[in-house]
Amino acid sequence: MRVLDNIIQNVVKAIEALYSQELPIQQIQIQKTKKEFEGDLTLVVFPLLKVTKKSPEQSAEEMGNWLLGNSNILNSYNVVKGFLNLSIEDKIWLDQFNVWARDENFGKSTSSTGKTFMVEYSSPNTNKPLHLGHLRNNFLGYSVAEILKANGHEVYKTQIINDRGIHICKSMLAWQLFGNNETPESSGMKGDHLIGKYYVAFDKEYKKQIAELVHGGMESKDAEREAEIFKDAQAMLRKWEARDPEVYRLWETMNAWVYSGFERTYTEMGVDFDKLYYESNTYILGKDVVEKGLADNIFYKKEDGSVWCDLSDHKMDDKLLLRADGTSVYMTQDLGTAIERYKDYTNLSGLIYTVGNEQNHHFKVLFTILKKIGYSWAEGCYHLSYGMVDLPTGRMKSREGTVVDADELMKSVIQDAKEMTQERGHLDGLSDSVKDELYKTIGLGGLKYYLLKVDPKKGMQFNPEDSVDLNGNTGPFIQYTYARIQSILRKVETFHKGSETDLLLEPAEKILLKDLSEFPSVIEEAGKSYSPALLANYTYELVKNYNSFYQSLSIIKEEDPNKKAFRIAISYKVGEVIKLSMQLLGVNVPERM
RNA sequence: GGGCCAGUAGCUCAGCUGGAUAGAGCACCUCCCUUCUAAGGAGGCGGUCAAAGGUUCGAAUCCUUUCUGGCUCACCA
Repeated sequence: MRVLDNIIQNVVKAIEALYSQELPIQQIQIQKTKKEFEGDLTLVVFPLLKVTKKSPEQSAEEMGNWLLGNSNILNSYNVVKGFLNLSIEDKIWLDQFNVWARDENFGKSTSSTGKTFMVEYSSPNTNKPLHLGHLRNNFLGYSVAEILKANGHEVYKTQIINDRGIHICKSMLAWQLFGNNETPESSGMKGDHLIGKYYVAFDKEYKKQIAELVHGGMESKDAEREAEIFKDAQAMLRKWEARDPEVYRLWETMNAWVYSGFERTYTEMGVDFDKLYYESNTYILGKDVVEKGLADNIFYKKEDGSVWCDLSDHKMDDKLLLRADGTSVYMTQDLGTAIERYKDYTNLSGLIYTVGNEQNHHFKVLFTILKKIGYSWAEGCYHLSYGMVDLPTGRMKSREGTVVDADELMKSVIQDAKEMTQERGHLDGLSDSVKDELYKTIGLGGLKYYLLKVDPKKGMQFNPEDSVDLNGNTGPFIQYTYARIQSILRKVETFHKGSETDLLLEPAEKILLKDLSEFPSVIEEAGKSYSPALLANYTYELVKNYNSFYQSLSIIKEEDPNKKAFRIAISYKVGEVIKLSMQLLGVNVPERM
């Protein structure tokens, strides 16, 4: 962005020289020149009229004239209404390009910020397999972590595994009742899917028992509490909390099945974690904090003995922190867990929770209470809230069996990629294992890109049948362009990464240089706003422009050796930027496809 | 009922702190492979930016109201 800085400084000087006024740089508005107009950067002069006291056209004309005479990077200018369009010398662009070309880490932050972030994502329950919503969560969390690293931060990826509670006992109990000692080995099922099967089995039996009770004349609410199997599950939870050896052993065994299943899913997804927290270890945390808060009069106790936090000064309802019987709730645990994490990592600048937007309120309350207690680091806590993934038929509902399973979805996109690639790919001479890797790259790349290109905050629609889309704003489109570039580079064998600087640039070349110039600030912005979508959309724009360049100009067939060298060099650099950018999204790029 | 978020082309989405004639992709219709990978490119069709007011040189963007949808306000996690 050195070109931009140069212009801004010169605009300040111009105003000083022409109107004897000093203007803060925030008041200077410079944007990319729209395609319909000639120029590279545009100064919007409307905000300057107060200073110039002249018409927009006249002001722009005066500014342009001064800048052209006093800046050594300008080539020409033109004025359209209140817009001053500035053209930068080709040589300046090429000088810039040579700087980027030499920089292996172009786009990333050059130095460490010294800051450390913890990013939490995934955090599944251990009673059923991962689904489409988890995919968005995992891809998002992983990508944000990578983007923060690219911004020079140190990052720890973590998750809290919800491995205890009544819902876990439900699948355990159903397995005891109906399982006949079925195991992942004996059934050939992935552990998490096996457990999920018994969770469903519990629900089925539970409903049956409720129906029977209601049929016998009971109110349905009472029936839900009185059903035998439900009471058994509660009893099992009490045993678990008392560390009953038999229940505990069963719990360990079944969780181990789930973890080995999750492990395979995570590997397939391409995500990983640096540190795991288990709810079975953390659910007791937080009580002492609440007790201390009570002693410090930050919280209060009701007559029944329950402990609450008054949030009326934040216009929220009071929040329960300890039940009358002294047991804790979700909020209590989360308070404890957050504090634990800051104990484990004393230098955290931020703790980012990748959790769906249905928990917006929960996190608002959590952060507020942490601040109330007096933890100043709570300022660095951030809820990376993302919208639900809906099907064309509406929300996924497990009761209606419309949940899209993560493993199955990944399998099916890879299969789709295989069929498409066999139809039109360039796979001569590749071994089967390389081909299989390629199908995975394309299928999963398409899926990840699809889920990440949408602004995280927004809800999105997902049509499993559309996911195989390969044209337009998709992962495979970007991958294809990368593969194309690699094909060119293979043909030329050796090349220089830089370029001569006395070339006359074609419009298509200049557009690419402008795109490249924005890459560092896109990474920065994506980091600040925790938005992989910004990177995805940037890369799409870059790739579109590259394809246009590719189509309209010869590269290795260009006769002028300097032009040829530049076009190869810029192709290489565009390829590098695509690769890095996709890496930050967790998407791989293939050498050929 | 209170709070938060959203509503942009037939569909899926961009549009950053207000700036030029609101952009892509899909779908539909034309063209372009004896030329570096056609999973590509060039073009066409398609809009009252939910509605109404307001703020100003200028509003999809900011403010107010209304309508519609989602989430939430659990002694579930």
